[in-house]
Amino acid sequence: MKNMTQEPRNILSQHKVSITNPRIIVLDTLLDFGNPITVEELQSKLKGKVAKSTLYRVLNDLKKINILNEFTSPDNAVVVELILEEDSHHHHLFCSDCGEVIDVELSDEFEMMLVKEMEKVQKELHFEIKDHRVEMFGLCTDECSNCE
Amino acid sequence: MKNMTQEPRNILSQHKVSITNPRIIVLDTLLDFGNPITVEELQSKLKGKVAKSTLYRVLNDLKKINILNEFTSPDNAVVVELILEEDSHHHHLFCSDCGEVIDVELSDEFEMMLVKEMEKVQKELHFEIKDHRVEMFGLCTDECSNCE
DNA sequence: ACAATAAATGAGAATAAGTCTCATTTATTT
DNA sequence: AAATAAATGAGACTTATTCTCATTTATTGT
Ligand SMILES: [Mn+2]
Ligand SMILES: [Mn+2]
Ligand SMILES: [Zn+2]
Ligand SMILES: [Zn+2]
Repeated sequence: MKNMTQEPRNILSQHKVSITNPRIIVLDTLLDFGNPITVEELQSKLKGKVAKSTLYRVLNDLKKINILNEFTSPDNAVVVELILEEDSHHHHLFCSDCGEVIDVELSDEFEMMLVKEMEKVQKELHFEIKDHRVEMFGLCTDECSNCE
Repeated sequence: MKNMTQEPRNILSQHKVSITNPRIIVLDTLLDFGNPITVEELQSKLKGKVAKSTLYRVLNDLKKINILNEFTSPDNAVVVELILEEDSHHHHLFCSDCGEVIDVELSDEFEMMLVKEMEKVQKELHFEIKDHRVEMFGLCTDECSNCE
């Protein structure tokens, strides 16, 4: 049985934001793509359907309700991805050649060790750490549909 | 005895790029600041000394010879830092409040474990990983000179 | 040290990602 | 269905970065 929460209308109503066409279209596009995507690429997919200003507004709306993650690729492209309830904590791998961004889940042992490292840092630097991110850079080889 | 390689002129000649005033001034400013710095802040420090276009060109030059690291802070500010020979591999901590970026060295055990994780990922995803980055986000407390 | 040659610079124009404005449309509430 | 509040589209605006090109500065060979 398919998860109801994956429908744009449900996502929006769950977060108490009004259900509008541009929001549905943007969510649909992100869900359909299924991977982290460049704002540029997203814009081209939405060409003629959602105004540029609206796209940026919708992305901000999604960030505000914490269902959109935004980060910057090594070549300074802004990348966004939906944060779905079923998603687990993960990190990213960037191909320096084709620009693809790939989700990576690291082992629990690793994550636990990272938490311990962060606790050490918190104490040493008197810093309250709220979040972390691990990014890996390299080149995709035979599995890459873009840059084989 | 102070390390000769830390002098702008030496850094430049070691990397076989011509020794010019703007390059010396930019390197001096980065060395003097000693921490990761926002391009914006760097620009204000160089106001009247180095033209905006030249600053960007020099930063690109330094990136090309691999002595400048560039990354993006959570509020999308571009941050740069010199990579000096004496620097060891390290990561960064970002204060969401004042924007400060702090160098963090994580334990060797952690780094070794991360390498192992990367090896696993390489095999699973047929990806050749060249580099990695760990970023931590949070709030500085009593030690922060900017946002106490 | 000096001319010739190549490389780098400054000033400002051009580009483009992201924001803002405001008249109109759409959603929500009553 | 009317009233109210919120969101949208189109394009103007802002601003970080890149580009152009005439001038200056560095390097090389003599
Ligand atoms: Mn992801
Ligand atoms: Mn650093
Ligand atoms: Zn690739
Ligand atoms: Zn701070």
